[in-house]
Amino acid sequence: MAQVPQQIKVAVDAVVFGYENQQLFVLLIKQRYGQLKDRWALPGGFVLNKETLKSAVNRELKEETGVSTSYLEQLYTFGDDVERDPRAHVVSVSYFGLVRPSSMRLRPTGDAKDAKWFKLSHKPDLAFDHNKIVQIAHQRLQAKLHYRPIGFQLLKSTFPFSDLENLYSTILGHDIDRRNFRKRMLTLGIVEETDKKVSIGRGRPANLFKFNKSNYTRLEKSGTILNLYLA
Amino acid sequence: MAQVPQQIKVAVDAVVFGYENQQLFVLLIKQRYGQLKDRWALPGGFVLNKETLKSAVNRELKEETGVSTSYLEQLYTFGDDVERDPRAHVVSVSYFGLVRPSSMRLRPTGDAKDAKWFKLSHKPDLAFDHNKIVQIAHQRLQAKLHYRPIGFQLLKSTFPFSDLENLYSTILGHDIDRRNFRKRMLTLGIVEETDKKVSIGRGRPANLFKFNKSNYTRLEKSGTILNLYLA
DNA sequence: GCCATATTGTGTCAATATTACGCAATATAC
DNA sequence: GTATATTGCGTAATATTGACACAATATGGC
Repeated sequence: MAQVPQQIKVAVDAVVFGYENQQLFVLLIKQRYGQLKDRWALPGGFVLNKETLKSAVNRELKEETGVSTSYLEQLYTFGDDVERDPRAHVVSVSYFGLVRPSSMRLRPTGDAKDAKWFKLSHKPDLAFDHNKIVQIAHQRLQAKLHYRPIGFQLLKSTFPFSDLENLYSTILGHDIDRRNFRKRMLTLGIVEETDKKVSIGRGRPANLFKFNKSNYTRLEKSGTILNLYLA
Repeated sequence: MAQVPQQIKVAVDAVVFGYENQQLFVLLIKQRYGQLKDRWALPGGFVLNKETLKSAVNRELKEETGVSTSYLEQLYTFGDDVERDPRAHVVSVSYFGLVRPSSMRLRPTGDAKDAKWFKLSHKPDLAFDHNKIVQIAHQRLQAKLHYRPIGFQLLKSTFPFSDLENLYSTILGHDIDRRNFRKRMLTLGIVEETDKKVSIGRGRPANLFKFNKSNYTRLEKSGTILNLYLA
């Protein structure tokens, strides 16, 4: 048993991605206090006593940015070089989330002087070890897109197929074959057609599609592993 | 910033798997102290100040069981229902490790009254939320076997091909085609033949093979994702 | 010593999955 | 009404996966 009282503090951080207009965004806050005042960083903070980790993330996100995510999962726990408070060792549990930026109004309060969506490709240099965390989250997002239907969290509930295609090619960073992609999604049955159409500018109007959740759940239960790798 | 001093304690736990003789084992300790005295549990304990998480796991494993793993990665961080110490909220960072049981002598000391390898299929009911953690670790092991060469950590540096086959079919819980499996491993180039042979009991003597690490590293860098799913 | 037995080592073919690719349909912009 | 942009589909070539059987080589038992 520990003889010396433990001085370690537990914090949470969230890497929240948004997507819009063929651009991937990450949600950042500007620090109001501390040595790293005015530096951009991930939303997050210390966990309260008797609070679960996940509710701590949700609370901090709400407080610092006004956002609540539509998807949130644990990413990794960093317990090494984090030195938030010079007097104490900090263990920080990071989370990875998704939300549609346009569905949320940003309201920075508390520790956050500002909150903003940055294009991932143009994000500022971050405080602490947050650059590394963002990078890991980005890799996780890319990997997971291939075998979990998390991309739908970044679109409206119905969408033209081209939106889904663009989301995938933007996040994965390479073109995908439109026809094969559509075939895969429809054959697997995770995307289904609605009877609505939209016409945006020129071109043939697009049918609107939606994520078929019940079908996906069935697949998942049957042990099927999605394979959405496409050339 | 937190007004009330944080009372949360940080612990680590390790799920260490071993393999021998077509059996998968998990390393457990019997608690010496506490309310749950004499219950079997995962090795682990509180993190010391200024200690990294990984070194805390290694230290606890060494102290409680005498084992040092040949593979260790972070698994998941539990921050909810763990109530190790009734006065404090505990966040426990779990790790997942591999080692050959026969390469280690078990030496329980400190918090552990005993340390033992249990067949995973016959493990006792564990203290805390450790049953759940073992289950998650097992799933991770099964999943990761398909796309990372971690199985080799459970075999000697050279081995007959049948050992590798048995390891896979044991851990995955289903038969695999001997010929297709061998073809895949050799074609990918992650396993190579040595010039040694062994003869064990009857039957044609087996060539000894070894993991081709440099080849695997090259594959990994080139972005190739192993696919070892086999019917 | 010889034969029964057990285990290793290898190749082919069919079924399935992936990839590449082009053209017709339908709307808007001018 | 014509040019243009975008959606919606189908097919052939190729690559991968999966099923399957028999020869080779040792030991164990008599």
